[in-house]
Amino acid sequence: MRFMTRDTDYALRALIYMSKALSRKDKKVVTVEDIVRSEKLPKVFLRRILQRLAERKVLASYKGNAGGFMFLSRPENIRITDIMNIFQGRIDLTNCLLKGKICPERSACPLRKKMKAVNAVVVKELDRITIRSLAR
Amino acid sequence: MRFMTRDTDYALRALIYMSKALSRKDKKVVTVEDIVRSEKLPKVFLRRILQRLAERKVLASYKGNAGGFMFLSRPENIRITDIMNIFQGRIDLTNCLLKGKICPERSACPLRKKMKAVNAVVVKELDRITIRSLAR
DNA sequence: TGTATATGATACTAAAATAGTATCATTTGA
DNA sequence: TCAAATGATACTATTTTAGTATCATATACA
Repeated sequence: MRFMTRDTDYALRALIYMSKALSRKDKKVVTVEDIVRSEKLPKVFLRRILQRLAERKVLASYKGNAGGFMFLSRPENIRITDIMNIFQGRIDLTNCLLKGKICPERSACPLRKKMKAVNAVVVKELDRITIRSLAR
Repeated sequence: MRFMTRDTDYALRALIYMSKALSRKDKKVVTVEDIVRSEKLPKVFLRRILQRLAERKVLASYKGNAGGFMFLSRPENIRITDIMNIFQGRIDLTNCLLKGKICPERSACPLRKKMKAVNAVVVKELDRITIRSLAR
């Protein structure tokens, strides 16, 4: 079972890179090329990932010469759940559990109830992990 | 993200069916055909799943006429983690998290450390859910 | 104002994981 | 003996994930 997809993984790496660059006061605006050079990720794929982060207002993007991407939120305010939500949808350990016939009464299903509790713990823990905390 | 694969799902359904049949003192030995009729699962696929459960000593199997499958462990002693382990490997939310370059020092990685704690909670909770508890 | 250098958008292909089928071999009770 | 069951294994299909190709658009700056 793959808890994080590669989208999420690459997004985190890119954001961590950007966070470090920001701390060093190196640069605020970073290009896909910068990240690819440092992190050795597939360029076009990563580009789409950053575009998506821009759509979702995690990053701002600037086109044209001297363009690139910049944080819109501060790294300490970006949680890994935010990133997982963007690329994998909401974290839901209860889906696919005996869905359909066996569990016709979803709200009454004891497995579902237990899994919801587990899910809440997972989300709560993950919410405490920010890009900033990963970047140092 | 799919927390349980269909293997696991079908295995649980089959075991729940068997547990109910056992409670009713209906029958101890159940055929794949019995389960398929009741649960509407794909027969050959399910058969392989039950074979696997037999390999792993969750079930006993009997060939030939009047053959079928029977619990080896009692339903109250079969946890859903046992089933997930068989079909999906060990539950490990920490895998695929920034593996490789960014996390060269696995043991020092703060994300990994946190995820291990989360993982432990998940496993602990899931361990409390047995086939028996799902069958009633 | 032309052009190199960025991202935006979208369609496509490749690879891997998951789901499922087909089929023949073996065992066994009646 | 034979019908009814599992054992074993090879194959196919589907879905998800990963990644490429390509053209459009914007912009700094020589």
